[in-house]
Amino acid sequence: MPPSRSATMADVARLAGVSVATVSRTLSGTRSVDPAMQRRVTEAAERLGYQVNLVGRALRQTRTSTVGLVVPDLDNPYFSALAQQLSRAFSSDPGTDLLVFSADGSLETEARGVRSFLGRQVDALVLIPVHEQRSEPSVTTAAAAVHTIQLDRRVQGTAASYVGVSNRAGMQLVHEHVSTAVDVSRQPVVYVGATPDSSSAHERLDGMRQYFSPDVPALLGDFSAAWGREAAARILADGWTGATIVTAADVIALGVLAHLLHEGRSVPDEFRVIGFDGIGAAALAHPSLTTVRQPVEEMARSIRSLVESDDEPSSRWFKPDIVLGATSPAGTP
Amino acid sequence: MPPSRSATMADVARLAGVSVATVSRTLSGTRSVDPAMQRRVTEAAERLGYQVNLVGRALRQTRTSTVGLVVPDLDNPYFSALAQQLSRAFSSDPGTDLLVFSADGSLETEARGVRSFLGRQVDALVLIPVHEQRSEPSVTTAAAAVHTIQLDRRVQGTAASYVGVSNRAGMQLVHEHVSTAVDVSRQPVVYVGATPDSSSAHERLDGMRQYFSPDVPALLGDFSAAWGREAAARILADGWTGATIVTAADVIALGVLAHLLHEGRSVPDEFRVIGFDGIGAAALAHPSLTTVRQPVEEMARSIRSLVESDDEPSSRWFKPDIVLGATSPAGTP
DNA sequence: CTGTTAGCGCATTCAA
DNA sequence: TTGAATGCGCTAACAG
Repeated sequence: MPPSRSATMADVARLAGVSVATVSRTLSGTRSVDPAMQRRVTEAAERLGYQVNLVGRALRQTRTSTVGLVVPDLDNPYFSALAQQLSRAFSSDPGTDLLVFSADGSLETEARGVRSFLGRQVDALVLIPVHEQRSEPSVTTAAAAVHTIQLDRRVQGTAASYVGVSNRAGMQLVHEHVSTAVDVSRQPVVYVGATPDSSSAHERLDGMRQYFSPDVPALLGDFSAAWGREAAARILADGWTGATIVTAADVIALGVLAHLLHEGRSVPDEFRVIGFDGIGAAALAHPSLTTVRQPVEEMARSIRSLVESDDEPSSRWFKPDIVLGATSPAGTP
Repeated sequence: MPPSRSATMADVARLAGVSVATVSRTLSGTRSVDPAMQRRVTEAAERLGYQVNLVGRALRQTRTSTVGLVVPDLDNPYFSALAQQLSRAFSSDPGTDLLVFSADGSLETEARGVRSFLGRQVDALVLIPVHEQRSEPSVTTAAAAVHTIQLDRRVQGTAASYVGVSNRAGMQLVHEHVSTAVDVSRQPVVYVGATPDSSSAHERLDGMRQYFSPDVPALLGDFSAAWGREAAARILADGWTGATIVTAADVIALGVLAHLLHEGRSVPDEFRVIGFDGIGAAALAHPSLTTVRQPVEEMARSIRSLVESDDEPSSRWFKPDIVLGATSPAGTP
């Protein structure tokens, strides 16, 4: 069980027979200290099992060497991949910790996460907003207090930076691929997307309409495998016997694929399926999933550099690439 | 850009014409305050956009209303599922935030995460230890300072609580299933596991040996789909034409399955595949994966109740159940 | 019910 | 180089 009270600098100072200032200077290495005293301090700290109290430090300084990340949820493998890459990008710098908070799909919880991180004096906040409009208060609050970077999704017109992929460019890649590899008379294009209440859902839908057709058949739901299954069921119920199903996310695509195969439809002979994001599970599917891959690692590094340089808020769009899988093989139209 | 300095209680008190104590009492609702003053304070706080500084509060109080979670990584969907469920379990209590830190598979990073959370004065720490022995210092340090709960994996002989599933019971379920549903002469059992350097890997291997045979063929790697693929490749290279492949985790099983199907082998006719954990992706595979499901939601709730009651450290093992999928249909031996 | 004050643990002035 | 003293923002004692 926890001891009644853990050692403080004053305890270390007393044991070492020096002042707290010397302890502070020794342990944080901010100023040169006499080697002999240094040793005494280090030993005393060791003996007492002293651990810096970051709360005290944070209150005194302005910086906390902490960056907060608020994600909509951690079930979506794309978000957890972003969280993991971001953790990695920051862990190479021994000075900055990345802390993750899940909004659990709720605007209230998201707001709470933002307040929580702001209250903890994070040096910067990375946010994947839940909603394109309704997350605005959270983003604005955050941006007013600390360097804030929106990731993957964004609320427009805020003083926050943005890092993400060009969703339209992604859909353009899909269009090029489909044009050259699919016989769209036998396998017409259907879009299984997400309701445009996040910028990514919005932009991907817009991209579909721009590059394919303004009235491309579209079923809209959420970013989940369950929705993918349901959408596939509807497509079959409508009597389709062949189609090129372009989706807004790999999780949706995997749901679509699972249902089609479960119903005994063949992919890619009857139906073709195309994902978006490039999560690891896309390559594990059988047939493996054709998808638009986001450069997650580069995006994470970009965020780190944004956090470190405190320039004006800025936006950066990365170019995705397409990964051809077996759900839509190339060169067969 | 962030304002030079954000509003403090003193600012609110000045604007409202009251003392800081009244502001504190009003905003934290700890004591009754005259409604009129209450209004003035609330208004002033509103106008200044005041946000509590949790660092100041944490320094003054002993509690922070924060629980830290250190996971080995967030790429493994089982860990991100635990993180998500735990977030959800705590978010229903408006008073406690769950913060997640990824150790990125490294003992050093894990230690840093623990130090970081301890330094931030978390009320409790939940830890999925990276290594069965080598994480001992981190667990011990944590347990000495704060209520610590090991989750899913554990280091033995520490003063920390533990919440997890009975891995042996899981393997017993697998054994029962295989006994009744598989013709093991045509499809002998092979285990594709993980090197026993985490308690879960260890216990699952022991379970296999106990319920199947002490010398069951076993290939050991890590908890990844890449390892599953490699193991499957080795099994085929060894000339196996049929087997019941029991794995230590769904991610491994998905890798195995992907490779087998890629090589044109049929599942479940030639090979059967069984996972462990019960992650969502298991149901999305085609054929769907038979797996041992952990009651993740209950485990998360159990942790929350452990955190809230500060009893002695205790351990709780949950019973898993088996989910029959199409990679090993029931009733066909 | 309200105000004044002390002090949580630390880094950083200012003197010596 | 070292020590003493100050204050970061907040809440809890204590007086009024």
